[in-house]
Parts: sequence; structure tokens; C-alpha cells
Amino acid sequence: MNEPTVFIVDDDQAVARSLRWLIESVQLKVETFASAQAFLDGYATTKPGCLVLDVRMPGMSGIELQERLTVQRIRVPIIFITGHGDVQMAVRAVQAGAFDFIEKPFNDQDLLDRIQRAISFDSEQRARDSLRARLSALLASLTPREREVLNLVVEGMSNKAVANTLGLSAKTVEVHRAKVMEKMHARSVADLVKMAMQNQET
Amino acid sequence: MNEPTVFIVDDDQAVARSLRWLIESVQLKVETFASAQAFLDGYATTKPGCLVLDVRMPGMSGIELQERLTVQRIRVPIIFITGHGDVQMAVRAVQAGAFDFIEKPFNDQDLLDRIQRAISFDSEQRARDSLRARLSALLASLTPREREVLNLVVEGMSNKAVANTLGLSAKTVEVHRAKVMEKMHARSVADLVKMAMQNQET
DNA sequence: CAAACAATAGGGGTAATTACCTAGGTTGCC
DNA sequence: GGCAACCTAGGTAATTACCCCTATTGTTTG
Repeated sequence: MNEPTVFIVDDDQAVARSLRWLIESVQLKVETFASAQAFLDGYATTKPGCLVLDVRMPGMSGIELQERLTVQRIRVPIIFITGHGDVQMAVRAVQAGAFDFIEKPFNDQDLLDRIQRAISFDSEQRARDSLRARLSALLASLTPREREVLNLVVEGMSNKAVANTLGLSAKTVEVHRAKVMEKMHARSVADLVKMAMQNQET
Repeated sequence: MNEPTVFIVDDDQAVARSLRWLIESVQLKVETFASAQAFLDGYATTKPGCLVLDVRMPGMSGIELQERLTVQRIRVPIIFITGHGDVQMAVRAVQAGAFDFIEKPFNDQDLLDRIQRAISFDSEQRARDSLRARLSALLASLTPREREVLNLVVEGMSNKAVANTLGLSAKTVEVHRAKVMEKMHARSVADLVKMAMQNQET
């Protein structure tokens, strides 16, 4: 599960086989799918790696698959492969977040290089995502009241100001605040502010 | 200076004229340049707007101009216009930050729409940049010692901890800290942390 | 229904921050 | 030389934050 996989989606089995052969030659794990739908059904988002995707396929096209993945917030890096140069399609795909877009015939080493870059990108992205997920989990463990207090503390308010804003006694705010610090594993207000900022930036 | 300008760079004067006519028809300011070099020489980075740029030109190409602008950190949004579809070039240009890349013949309204989007993007980008510039100016007004103290405070350290780290008395740290708050126009540690974070994120 | 949790609030004490004052030593510049 | 800045540091008092305790009320859940 930890080592990256290159997912190949191509309806042409001969192409898929030769891609598999090429990519396996550099000791990368490969999984092939004969259609976009097969990929949607069979892909486990927890697996790191990247997607090598044919643009034009019967049924769901590669572009449509990209759209579906975007809607589902699945952000596996996509390297499109296309047989015939359509500039508009390529530009739109890249603007929509495609990692790369290359034309056949391509240079084998060039493709391998791009795959390596896509895998690195995915790895960094997963690291960022896992940080954010841990943060969200911490925030989710707060009660509604604690979240309110947290927000006001992050705004720079003192306990007394928070108490006035929420119509509570200063004592109660102290309790909530201490609980927030404990639950968030924060040792200072600075930590809290940093966490809150990181969380809202996506 | 405040209203956006569409900069057109095209060696074909007939094309430049017809683009100017099209764009001026929607009450946008236009400046035309007959070569990439002319644009580099004549463009004032303070002017908001976007760049409509021909890919292929004698002398410096549109792509080369994009590279030069990137090196000089000039981030005017670029809409490339090309006569012949080169997928690799389009993809590289977009990956390098081009705002858009369209082929001739293009739909007039489509181009105008993209220009409007580019102008909006530039406007937002300039707003972000000016915020960052103001922040940098505030930070630049700090003395070296104040900056050290700021960094440690942002790390979440107490005055005493800062004093120990820097080999100072707690009293001295208090003075620096107060001066930092005043110079940064911050009313709380939370403000300081936010400013420091925004500044390091580019 | 008992146990756990959430929200409320008080007492009492220590530590830290903030605001106000003074003041000496160094350095760079006109 | 003198002025302005920076860095240093002390006193004092008010405010605020942090920590350990108890306690009541309501809700949720096994």
C-alpha cells in the first residue's frame, strides 16, 4: 500500500500492455483498466501513485473521467495521453488540474520522467492532505461551544471579551479555552492560530 | 491608471488592429506592441490588465516573452493566441502559468470573455500582492532584534522563554515585544501570528 | 437508570502580560 | 560634538492567563 502504483486506463489492450511493460521496467507497480468506468469502480483512493489516461476511449472519455474525479475530489495526478493534437482539449485539461498532457508518439524516457514527477507530486499532496485531515479530526472533536470560543480566541480576544461576546462568565470561557488547548494539542495561542489558519486555507 | 488595459503583442499589424477594434468595442483600454521586445521596453508593471500575446513572432517569440516575464516576476495574465495547434507548446505554456491559450480562428465573444476573466484575475492578484507588500513594509520597519523577538513570539514562546533563548532579561524582551506590536499595528498575538504566516506563504 | 459528557460557574493561587515610568551604553550620521 | 536610533534593564501596578479544586444542570448513551 505504501509503494506507488501507476494506474493505466486505455481501451487498447496492446497499448496498455506495452505501457505496463515500459513502466514495470523501472520497478514501478502497475494496474491496468480497460475503461474509465472500470477505473472508477476499481480504484482505491488510498493507493498512492498516478494515472496514465487515454483521452479518447469508447464510452466514458478520459476527459469525462477527469471531471468525475474532480467532482469526487479524488486528486490523483493525471497524465493524459492522446493520439491526435487537440489544443483546446489539452489546455482545458491542464487548466482543470491535469498533471501533464502528452502526444503519441512519445519518448519512453520522457513519459517515465513525467510519471516520476507525478508520483512525487502525489506523495507531497498526500502528505499535505493527511496533515489537513489530522487537523480536521482535532477540530471535529471540539464541542460547538468550544469551537465558538476557539474562533474568538483566534480573533485575538481575551477571555473577558469572549465572555462578553458569548454572554458567559469569564470562568466558563476559561474552562472551554483550556479544553480547546488540550483537545487541539496546542501549547500556546500561537499554535491555535496557526492550526485555524491552515484549516481554512484549502 | 486604475482602469484595466489590454496589451496586445502581435507582429502582424492587421491582426493587432482588428484585435484593438474588437476589444475597444467593449470599452476597454488597449495598447499594442509590434514585438515582444517592444512590450518589455514599454510595459509599466503598475498598469492593471492582461496580455494578449501571439505565440509565433519574428525575433522573440511569445513563449520566450513569457519566460522573461516569469524570470522578472512580472505576473500579468497572458492569453496566448496561436495559428497552428501545437499541443506540447500549449501545455507547457499553461503549466508555466499562462492564463489561457486559444487557437485561431477564435470566436470574438469567447476571446472577450477570457479577457474579462484575465482582468478579474489580475485585479485579485494585485489586491493580494498589495496586501503582501504592506505586510513586508511593516516587517521591514522592525529592527533585527525586534524581528528575532517576533519570530520567537510567533513560535508561541513566552517572554521568559524568549529571554532565555536570546540571552536577554525578560524586561528587555517585553520592550521589544511592545515595540513589535506597535510597529506591526497588531492588537494581539493572534494578529502577529496571522501576519507572520501570511508573509511566509507566497 | 447509571455513567459519561457538555455547559455552566465559583474559589484561590501562581505566572505572565501590559502599561506606565526611568535610564545607561553603543553606534551611525550631520 | 551632538542627536537619533537601537539595545539594554529595572520598578510598579493593573490586568489577564493558567492551574487545581468543587459543583449544578441537562443531555446522551449503553
